[in-house]
Amino acid sequence: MADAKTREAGVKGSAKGKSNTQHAVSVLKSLILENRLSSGSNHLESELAEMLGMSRTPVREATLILEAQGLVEVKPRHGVRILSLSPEDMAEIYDILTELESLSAELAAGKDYVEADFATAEDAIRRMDEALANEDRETWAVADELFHSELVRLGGNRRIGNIFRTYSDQVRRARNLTLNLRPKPTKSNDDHRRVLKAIRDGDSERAREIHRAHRVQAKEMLIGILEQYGFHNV
Amino acid sequence: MADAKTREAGVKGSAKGKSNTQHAVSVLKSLILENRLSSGSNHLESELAEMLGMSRTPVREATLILEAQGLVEVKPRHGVRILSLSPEDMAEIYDILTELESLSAELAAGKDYVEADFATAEDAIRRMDEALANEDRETWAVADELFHSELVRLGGNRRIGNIFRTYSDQVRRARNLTLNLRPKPTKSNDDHRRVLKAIRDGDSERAREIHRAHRVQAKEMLIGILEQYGFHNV
DNA sequence: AAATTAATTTACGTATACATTAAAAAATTA
DNA sequence: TAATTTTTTAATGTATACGTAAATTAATTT
Repeated sequence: MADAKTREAGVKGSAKGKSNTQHAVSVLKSLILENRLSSGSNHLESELAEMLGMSRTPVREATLILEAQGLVEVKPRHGVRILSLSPEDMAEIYDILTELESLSAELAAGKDYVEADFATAEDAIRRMDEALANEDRETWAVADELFHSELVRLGGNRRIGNIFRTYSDQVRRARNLTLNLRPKPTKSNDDHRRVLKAIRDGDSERAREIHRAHRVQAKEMLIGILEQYGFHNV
Repeated sequence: MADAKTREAGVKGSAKGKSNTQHAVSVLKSLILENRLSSGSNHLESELAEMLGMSRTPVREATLILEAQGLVEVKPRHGVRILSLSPEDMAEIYDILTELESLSAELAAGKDYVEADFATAEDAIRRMDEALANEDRETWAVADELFHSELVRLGGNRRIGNIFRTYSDQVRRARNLTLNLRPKPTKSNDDHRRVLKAIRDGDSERAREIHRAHRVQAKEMLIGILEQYGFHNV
């Protein structure tokens, strides 16, 4: 059944040198993050294998990787369960990101960066301003995530980068839901500029505190909305 | 070759309901943490499979899980590489643990715990005192890790627990090396007692700061020793 | 002999067959 | 009928076969 042709058919778009396992990881991740595999749902290996046009082996490997990343839970005779996030889960994740991003800001301020190193961060800020003027919240959110990711990169701790990516993925589902319910993020870029200035000034303590406050506010806003609108599981 | 009997033979000791994959994960992890698979070394899937008395399939799955946990790197035609840790890696890990444990202390102080909730932590402190009196650093280290793990548990953020366990595993290799090179950890328990008191008092800020200082000191001590003794890769 | 090309080896990635065992269904008993 | 046991089903866990492609070796050419 799954001969070379079907396998080829299953590999679409950006997949070139990638193994089927890697392909399965990225496709499943997209499906989950876009809520096309709804959280709480269960899926058999064979079902996913057919959906992806490959055998169970690479699908199995993919689910193990996704499980290690905290996106799914593999429950022996009940299939792969897409994990849902409660407001409490979101709070856990935000607390972690708050600490690690603030540390990154602190570390970044302690390094000798030149102006070019801030180009991407500046670009992200510019795109946020632009998107805000255009009332384009989706674009704003993408640029906002880019800024935070730049901050982590400037901090220089690669393991924080890994943790950041893992949890950013998970948070994205909730963020997309609340994006149009939240107040317009006008103050956000003020904070971003102030953090960046503190980093340029080499003021570790200030960079850390500005960003921490920024993050704490974001957390309270998001959790508040999730609870207010009754999103008990995202 | 690998029939039911050989498979049975491969499963020894504490392995009961565990799948071969899980078994492979824990055995490989032990081998790595005990430096019996030295860091930097490469191992073919087939080699590990034979060593563990099972087929390649569960070994492959195990290596993917260990890769997601940051213990090994799977390099297509060169086998599974046991990752080594440089002093810079150790610094990264310590920085993360410092932040997340300090946050845990802060969170724990904000909760309404009763005395019984601190039993394990108190026990860990007692065992550290005892071990110190007996000059038994190995026991001291185990109890110290338990105390830190209790702190994280009291913080109540389960994801921090996962991160803590992942990196504690990695740090253990280095800690074992330096355990007898470091100064006698006499001050450590003072800090532990003060953190616990701050948590009992509900003083989040103090709990956080005491533990942070404790951790920063530990980091500087460990990194200093690694560099002093020329352990460029653990 | 050095460089290039061809042949071979080998480890991996994947599919598939099969064993295992939990869950579901059916049959039996009280 | 409710509870218990037996049978059946089905999904997973594991082994294995095999195609593929990287790496190595051998062969060829210059």
